[in-house]
Amino acid sequence: MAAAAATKVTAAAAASAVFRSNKELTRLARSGQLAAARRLFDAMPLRNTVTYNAMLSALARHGRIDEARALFDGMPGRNTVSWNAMIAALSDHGRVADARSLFDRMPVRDEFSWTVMVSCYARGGDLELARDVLDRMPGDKCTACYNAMISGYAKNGRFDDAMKLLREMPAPDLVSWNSALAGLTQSGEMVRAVQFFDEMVKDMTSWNLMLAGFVRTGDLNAASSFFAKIESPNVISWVTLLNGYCRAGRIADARDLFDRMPERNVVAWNVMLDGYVHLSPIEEACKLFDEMPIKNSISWTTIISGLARAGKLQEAKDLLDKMSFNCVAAKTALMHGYLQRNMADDARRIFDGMEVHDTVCWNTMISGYVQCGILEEAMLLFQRMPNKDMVSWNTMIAGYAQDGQMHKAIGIFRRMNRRNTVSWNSVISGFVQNDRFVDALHHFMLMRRGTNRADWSTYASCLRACANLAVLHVGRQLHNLLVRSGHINDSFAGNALISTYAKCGRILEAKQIFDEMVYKDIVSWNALIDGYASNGQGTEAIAVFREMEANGVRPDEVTFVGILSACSHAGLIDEGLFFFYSMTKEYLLKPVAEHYACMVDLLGRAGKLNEAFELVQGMQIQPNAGVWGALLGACHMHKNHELAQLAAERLSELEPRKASNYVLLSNISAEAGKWDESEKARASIKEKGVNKPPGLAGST
DNA sequence: TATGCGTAGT
Repeated sequence: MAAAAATKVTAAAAASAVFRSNKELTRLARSGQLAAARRLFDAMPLRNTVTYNAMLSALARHGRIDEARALFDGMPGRNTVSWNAMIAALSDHGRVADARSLFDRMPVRDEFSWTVMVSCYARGGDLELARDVLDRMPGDKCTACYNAMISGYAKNGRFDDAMKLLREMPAPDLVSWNSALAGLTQSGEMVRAVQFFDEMVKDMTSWNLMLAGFVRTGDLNAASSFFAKIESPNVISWVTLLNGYCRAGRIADARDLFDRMPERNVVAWNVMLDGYVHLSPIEEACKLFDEMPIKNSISWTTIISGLARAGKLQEAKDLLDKMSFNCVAAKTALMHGYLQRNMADDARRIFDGMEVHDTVCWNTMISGYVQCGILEEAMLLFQRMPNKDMVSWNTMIAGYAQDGQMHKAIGIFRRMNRRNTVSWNSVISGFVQNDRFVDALHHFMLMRRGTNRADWSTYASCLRACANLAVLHVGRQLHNLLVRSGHINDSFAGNALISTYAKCGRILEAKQIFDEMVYKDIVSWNALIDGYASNGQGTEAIAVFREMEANGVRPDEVTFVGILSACSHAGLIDEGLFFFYSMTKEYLLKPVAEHYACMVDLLGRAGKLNEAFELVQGMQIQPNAGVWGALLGACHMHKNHELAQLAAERLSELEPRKASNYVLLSNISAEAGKWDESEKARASIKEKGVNKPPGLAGST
């Protein structure tokens, strides 16, 4: 009897111990302390299903999706919550097919399961499949499930479907109304939002959604007058407007609002701090940081990254050393600062000194090595990285592609189990950057056979390939696809289309695209000017330039490259000299090598070789291959062997691996009767293992 | 004590 009672007591004590540990485990997981959660989990002598479920969602929250899956597969007793949590985790990371496979295999489905699956498809943009799941849900469908579907419709721009379902569902709640509203406000559809807001059942979230909508569209006047109408704004309302002022660069208004806030939580302080970091001298931000009564890891990360961006790396490091708790994000911010300034070794010391690294930290170090051109180290880290995400893979692909090592880029791309749009874009733009235009278009074709959808970046790269190949019919097909995919109003895509039509000699169509564009930016104007320039229509290019000025768009360095090359192509020497003068004196732009190359070309074509050479000698920056190339071309044209030889020598110093430079030098020497030097130039092609020009490297 | 649908900050 006594023994049985004792066992009962021990069992009850054990159960309550598990209960307490589970609670602590959940708390740790929710406050982002994954390492501590894992230590507790490992140390627990007894675990129940709740323990496993808590650990599973902790892993999922930190993106450790594969570890979560391993835990799920190995756990002793799975209940419906375990299945739901695992499906939600897969859904959060875009692994729609895996989520569906589990959903189909799970023994018992509750309303959570159906909601997760609807939300999974809806967030991935697959609204028909989401609706199919909702329709197949047996019995009375829960409100959350309807809400997930409404949110999906609304966020994907299908407002009419969202409204229809909202009217049809039996018991809409505040979340239903707000889901529909959120779709409108987050798409910038503020006219419809205002109308809908008038009619709907509202709570504070609805008011805040509207406020955020005005802020997002940049209409700060509407936002502040709307804010004035909120009866008792909560902290979120205040912070939303505060953030709006900061985003609009209105730091004084932001500070004024901040000072009027009845209560300031840590988010409010962080928004204000971030405003100072981006809009004021860093000392202002530091002052506010010292005043902050409450700080969290985001505050520390914000100030440290601000200091790092301002180049105050020592101050950032000192501050980091003062931190009493471990913050991976703050350390990553400092690492990033070092890497931006090519101080890879300092960054690496921080990295090596950290006991835990999250995915962002690994990716920062890897992409930093890539940016510093240290690809071997990037690759070593990539190989050591335990939980590579899409960013890690894509960084390595883009890194090798930019370095001209397309075979390695493609090798990594082929090893990926799953790819996203960025993976394809990295490969396609890599081919374009390496002048392998046919390969770029071929991969676009392969991409279209799969499930990843092309975005503006894909189209921009492919259009550049078309422009370079001057394949007008492919350009037109891409134009059609752009219209059908809804990306046609992206200024990026429009700009690429202008260049493509212009490079294919269809300047009228380029002009038409330009005229139809809803959002013209500086790049659009530059593309059109450049288009006229490359078609030899200098006068038209100048006319566009004047129109641009009249529209209050301030020309930039790229504009002047276009306008100067227009002048040089059209032989407009006086105009070219005038624009070069205007650029430096009126617009106070510093000429870069490309501008000098245009000017050398301009003067050179007109036979003013000495003036061109004087310009080169007077350059504030090192002349690059383009400048010497332009001079060489002009010398060749006007048969100035001496100057040609000088230019060719400089050129071969700058581009020692480009065969055409040696061929030119050899020919020039031969023409001048200097046979020895001609022979020497030819010999160096073999000696230096000179590559074929990249244009010939790809497919034929 | 673990899982789903709507609002603020890196």
